[in-house]
Amino acid sequence: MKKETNGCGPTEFVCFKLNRAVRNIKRYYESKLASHDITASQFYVLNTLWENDGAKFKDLAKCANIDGSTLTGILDRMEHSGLVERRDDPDDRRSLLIFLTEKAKKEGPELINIAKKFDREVKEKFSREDFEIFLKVLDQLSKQIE
Amino acid sequence: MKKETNGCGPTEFVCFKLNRAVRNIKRYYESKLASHDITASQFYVLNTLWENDGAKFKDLAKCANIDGSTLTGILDRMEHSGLVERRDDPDDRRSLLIFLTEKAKKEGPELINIAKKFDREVKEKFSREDFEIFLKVLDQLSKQIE
DNA sequence: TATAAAATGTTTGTATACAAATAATTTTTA
DNA sequence: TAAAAATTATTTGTATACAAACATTTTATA
Repeated sequence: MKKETNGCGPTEFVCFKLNRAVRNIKRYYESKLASHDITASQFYVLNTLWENDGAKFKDLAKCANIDGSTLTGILDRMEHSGLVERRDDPDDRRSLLIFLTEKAKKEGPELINIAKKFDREVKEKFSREDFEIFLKVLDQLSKQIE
Repeated sequence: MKKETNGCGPTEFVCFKLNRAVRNIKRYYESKLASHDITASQFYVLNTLWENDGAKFKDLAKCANIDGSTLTGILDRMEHSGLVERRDDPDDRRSLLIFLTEKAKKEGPELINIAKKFDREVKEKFSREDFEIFLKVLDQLSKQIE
């Protein structure tokens, strides 16, 4: 592990810095979730459904911030591994409702613990003020680009 | 465009926030580079080579923060579109040296302008203090995980 | 120096990302 | 209300990401 982060490379560009950070963190994140055989994206889907089981496909995609065409594949794999179930929406025949399985409901608390523990580890490395500013800028970047 | 960023979803997790921000920015970034038929990753490779033409494959991967097996594919496509060239390393028969083509050298200044212009746009949205803290945290996150 | 170990880049297989095209359905509108 | 437009999820095609296995070559070591 331990990717080098020397001064070389396009470090002056924000997009590069962001990309580098997110990949490092995601890699670590997924190493922790690997024992439960789920990916980070699958965790986001589960997390969204724990808050709102039976959500519409469209809303799930929006909340989990996953493209529709990407979500189709993720749900295929999650359905295959017995975590979720697609059901027809009785109100709209174009729409799908996504439900958690019992297995997914049971695994929830532990998975959330893993994620929260990691978050605490990350936050501990910084002052509360710095980290709050960091999160504020991050949220702005998610909203304000075009 | 304009992905919604509501309060729904796993917004409490740092990894999710980071992932959301980087994908929004990257999407915007690539829309600007699209007219030049290159991707963000390809831009990082070019940028690294503008600083150090003829770099070793291994060093290029490290500086551009791209996995070796991923870089192989990226270089395949860049070689196919006439941007770079692989040459044997005279000092080590396992190693490769990567060179820019004339075309890639010529396009450099304009591509860098596009990226720098976007960076300025992003920075303008924040106070200098906040953005410096943001970048500081980002760098730490790239270094300190594991 | 012969052999084990390490380094280098590629290949393979799986999992996102996302644009564009598509099929089915619903909503608008003329 | 019939035709046009919009919505929903999927499919297709291309481009990362990355772990694991691999072939080749170099370095270390016994």
